[in-house]
Amino acid sequence: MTSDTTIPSQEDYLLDEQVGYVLRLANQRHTTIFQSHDTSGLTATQFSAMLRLAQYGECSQNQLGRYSAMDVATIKGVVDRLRQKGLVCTKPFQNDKRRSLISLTSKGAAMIEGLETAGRKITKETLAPFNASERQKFINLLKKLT
Amino acid sequence: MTSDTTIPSQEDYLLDEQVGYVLRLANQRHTTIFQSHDTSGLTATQFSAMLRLAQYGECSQNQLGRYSAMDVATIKGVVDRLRQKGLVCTKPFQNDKRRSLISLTSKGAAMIEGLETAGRKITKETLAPFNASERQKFINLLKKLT
DNA sequence: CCTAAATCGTTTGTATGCAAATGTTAATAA
DNA sequence: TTATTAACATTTGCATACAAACGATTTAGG
Repeated sequence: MTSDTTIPSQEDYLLDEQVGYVLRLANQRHTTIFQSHDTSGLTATQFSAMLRLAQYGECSQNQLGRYSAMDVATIKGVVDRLRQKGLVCTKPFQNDKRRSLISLTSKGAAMIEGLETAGRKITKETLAPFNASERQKFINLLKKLT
Repeated sequence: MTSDTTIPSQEDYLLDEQVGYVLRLANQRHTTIFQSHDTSGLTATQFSAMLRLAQYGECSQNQLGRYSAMDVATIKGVVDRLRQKGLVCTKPFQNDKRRSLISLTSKGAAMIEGLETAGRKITKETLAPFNASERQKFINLLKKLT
């Protein structure tokens, strides 16, 4: 015989080498770092929605979800909680009875600059294991994956 | 005066450049790919727990959580659902009344090889935007981040 | 004009994910 | 040996995250 009856797999399957698993770990680490900074009581998801509102201005709820990469059900919960905190408000849209326009309140708008400052620190701390070259390489690869 | 009164930030803060945001997007993409493959009705989280059980053999619930990088509350839910599916079982641990031992059922054990095959495809498809060199570089950077 | 398709917001159901608190049991230190 | 500490499993509460279905409204095609 020229070969064994049991053919071994080309390589062991190691969970720790799988991109999905390691992505999950990286996310966990980032979440921990995020929560250790002062982001005015916002979660990372709420943070994203706030910054998108600041970036794009008032828009519909579903549009904000698309800007922020959130499902319609997810963005609804996020907007509800931001409204409870008094950071965003909603007004009906004249030309379309289906939708309403969401925008930052003055309280929410006043918060943006501080959020950006915190965000810079969070990104910096998250990428701390890298040197400058690795940092840029990593972000570029990550964006290529999206 | 040698400088303006308003000092512009060194750089704009762009959400799309922040590691946390892009990590979230990468995770979303991986989840979508995962769910498009046949993993016998398992979620990615359940998949991880199953493979860890196969790798380490029977262990306590909290230990399995540590192996799989899951909180005690999270691993409880995962184990509960795997038990409902008949893929794992629990037996009391003689020497310690606090813990019970979790192990794969024969049905669960029979599933492992297929899960690994699916897992290989999922990782390959997730990393498809990369060439071979980028692939390895990315995984290494990602692991360095953890 | 009118029907079919698309969009908007909402709701329900399932599954993470983590903080915090609880009760039980085991190990350790005084 | 007793008191403290630690580990285990469970539970509650909150916040994503997404699929699927729903009614209302708008748009587009015939």
